[in-house]
Amino acid sequence: VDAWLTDDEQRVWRSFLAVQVRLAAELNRALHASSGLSLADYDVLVRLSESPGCRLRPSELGQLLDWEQSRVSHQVTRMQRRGLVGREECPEDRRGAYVVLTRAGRGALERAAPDHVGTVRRLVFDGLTTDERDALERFSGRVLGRLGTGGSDGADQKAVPLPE
Amino acid sequence: VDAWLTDDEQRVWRSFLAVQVRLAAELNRALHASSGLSLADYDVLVRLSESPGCRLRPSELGQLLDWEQSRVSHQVTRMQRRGLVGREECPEDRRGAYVVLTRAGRGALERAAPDHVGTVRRLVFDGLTTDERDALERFSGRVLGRLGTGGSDGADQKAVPLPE
DNA sequence: GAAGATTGAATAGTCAATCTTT
DNA sequence: AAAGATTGACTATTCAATCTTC
Repeated sequence: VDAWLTDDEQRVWRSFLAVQVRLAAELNRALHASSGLSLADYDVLVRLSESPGCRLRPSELGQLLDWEQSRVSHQVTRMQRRGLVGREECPEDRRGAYVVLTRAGRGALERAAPDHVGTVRRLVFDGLTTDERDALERFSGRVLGRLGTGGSDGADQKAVPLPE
Repeated sequence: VDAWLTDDEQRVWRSFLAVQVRLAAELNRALHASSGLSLADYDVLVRLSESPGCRLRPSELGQLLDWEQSRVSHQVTRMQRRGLVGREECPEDRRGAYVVLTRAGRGALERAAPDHVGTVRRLVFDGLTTDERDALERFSGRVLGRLGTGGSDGADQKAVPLPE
């Protein structure tokens, strides 16, 4: 078997890796500078804001974000300390809990979102043709398909009524 | 201004984010299971193995991997403890240092590489048409271009003479 | 005993000093 | 004082228990 990637494949693979690393770093940097939120904070707030009653079970949150349970739990604890989310008991299943978006959390999201979306636009979508966008979606779909189970759900964006 | 992404853009963006998260998780999981190396370990070993004399200054390594200096330093310390790399003094510039690949480090890389490359093939390149591959490269190039400075260099793969 | 969730210890990564040489 | 590098403290993430309810 050929153990290596072809030169073409390798070139593509390395640029893809570079995009991941740098884009994530820049999005994080920009978001944190303008709002004090990390990308992880932002994603949690978005998911909560999209959910009925602005509340989710930790396990649901974990599935949506592709995070382990303990990561969710630690993250929620830290955000709770800052007043961005709260915990409530679950009436039906007394093992369970709810993570709920607080007023402050919603406020933080609403303040952070426009800038963050702007950054994504500027770095990714502006100057991307429709074809290129479609190609990217096809690529993502293919790889996700091969990654087994889950819904093709991701994490980010369009959360909340919002300014304008 | 429109603060939000269009529905199309949002769909694409979320799949792209999902791919990043899941692909990285799966590559890490598979690599670690088969070799005991993390993706970070692997990338460092690859870069060293590609360098003349199998040695790099920490700052060069940082540039190649898009890592901060302190991250490089901590990572090297941990890998040094495991015998995968060593440190040497730099004759020219006595502020500086070299990180060098050890025999054990090369061995670990050679053992890890075939499986890892196989995973990348299986998850990403198999079943990707040439057009799709080109599209991915164009996309990466565009975004990297907008991310400012650096060479379009990434991180990974094809390191070392290797088995076969 | 399995599911939902949390906790604590260990590993990784970031940020702000620090130290040495230039 | 700036460049190369390291260190220590702090934050984030993972991994292996643990605890409660089903």
